[in-house]
Amino acid sequence: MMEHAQEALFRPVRAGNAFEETVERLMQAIRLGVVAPGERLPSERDLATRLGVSRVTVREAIRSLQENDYVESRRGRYGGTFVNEVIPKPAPGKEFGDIHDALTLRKVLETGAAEAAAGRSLGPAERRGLRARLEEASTASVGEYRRKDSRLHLAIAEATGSAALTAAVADSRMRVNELLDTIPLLEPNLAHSNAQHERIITSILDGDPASARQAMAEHLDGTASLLRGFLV
Amino acid sequence: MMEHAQEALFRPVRAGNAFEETVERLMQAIRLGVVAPGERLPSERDLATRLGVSRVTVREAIRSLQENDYVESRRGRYGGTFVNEVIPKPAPGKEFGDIHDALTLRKVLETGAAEAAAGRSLGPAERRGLRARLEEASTASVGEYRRKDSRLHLAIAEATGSAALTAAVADSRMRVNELLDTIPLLEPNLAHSNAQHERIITSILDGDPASARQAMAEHLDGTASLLRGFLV
DNA sequence: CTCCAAAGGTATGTCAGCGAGCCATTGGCG
DNA sequence: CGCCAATGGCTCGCTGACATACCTTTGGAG
Repeated sequence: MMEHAQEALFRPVRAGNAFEETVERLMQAIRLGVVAPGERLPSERDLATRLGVSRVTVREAIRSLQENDYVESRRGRYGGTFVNEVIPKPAPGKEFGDIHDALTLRKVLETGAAEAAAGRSLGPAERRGLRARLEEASTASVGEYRRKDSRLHLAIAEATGSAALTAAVADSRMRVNELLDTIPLLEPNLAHSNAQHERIITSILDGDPASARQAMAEHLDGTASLLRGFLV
Repeated sequence: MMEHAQEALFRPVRAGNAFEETVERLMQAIRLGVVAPGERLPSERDLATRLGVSRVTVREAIRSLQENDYVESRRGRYGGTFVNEVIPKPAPGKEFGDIHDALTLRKVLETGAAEAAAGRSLGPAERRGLRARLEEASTASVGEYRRKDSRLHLAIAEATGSAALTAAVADSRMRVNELLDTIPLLEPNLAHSNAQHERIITSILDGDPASARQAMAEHLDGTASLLRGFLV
């Protein structure tokens, strides 16, 4: 009993070395669609400052992304590092240590975010942003769906106004996406998913927290049972 | 809009250097009551392994705790590093950058945890553990209340069976406790708090998720408005 | 057409943190 | 009574990461 709490508190202070964590972050930005294909990453110097890491480390991380064709770099003014169109799947050799863990945290965070977002008075810019992400997700092709979907869910987290919550959702989503990437994405699921998104966003924009939570819960339960089914 | 998501993703990869983060973790274990006064911390070698940090770094962290009278070390077999009774308050020079942020995340995590815990079928050991923590909190003196309170809330998180959620709750609590430490702890609040704890635990043990969430939400709203009141 | 700002590319000296090993102390076990 | 296992205490060389500085490329502004 006591021991479990100690496990949580005495977990490793570092998830990996600076290089690995930097790669992880850049991957997140790309996989979650925060920087879309064709768009430019912040400059190396900028990234180094923001990530609290030396430029050398940022460059090593970017190099590793280049070698896997995630990005391309161009020199000169108005150059930079650009996200490629085709995103190769990483090797699937994943260990599904604790699906329950990942799904539990996701449900808590995202239903909570939906409720909190609905309970806030959103500005016009935020409302427009949410509708835009919804539209993007609903018109996305199968290939770009996961990315657009993540952008929408991230936008909901952002709408809570809590940076820490947004960061937590991003991490959680990354973890669950790694699992989702190993199972097929089917058209019917996609249509169903879009309908649910519609309900969630409507509830949030209407300022109905209970309904937003409920809609998000149903949405997440869908993919959760899909996952559990495929990964028995 | 897009920029806010980038802020979350391109946040610093390291919260501080290894030494600082190690101190932070050990402080958490003590302040949250995971290792109670008089009890022994894991051995330096053990901590180094678990925290993923060199023994040298662990020792530096422990030394810094010794200098502030948080712990004492004894050599020899059956020696170790022991938590002191009196816990000096740290200097209060805190910057309340974003109370909203901390409180939003806490509410999401802890109401979610209460609901998830109530939705699970708990083993006898877990049920006993929850009752024990409840009892400890309800009989705690003012001096030890915050610690016992945190232990109870952590136990609820543990009861979800999600390590990631437990870790997230621990971090969030630490953040909020830093704020709470700057305002007085009054007897009436304490009694009220105990009554709410009772409701929360009862709901969880009865397997009533909606009620557990509701009770936890009310409980948290209490301290939240208290905080907002004091820190206007 | 020239200049230059802003981006990626490169090199170097410094230091925190690590690994590994050894020492010193202590109290129970044989 | 002596041994010895487990703990804290200490040292030293190695490596990853950093800060800083400079070089190269590029395309728009003047």
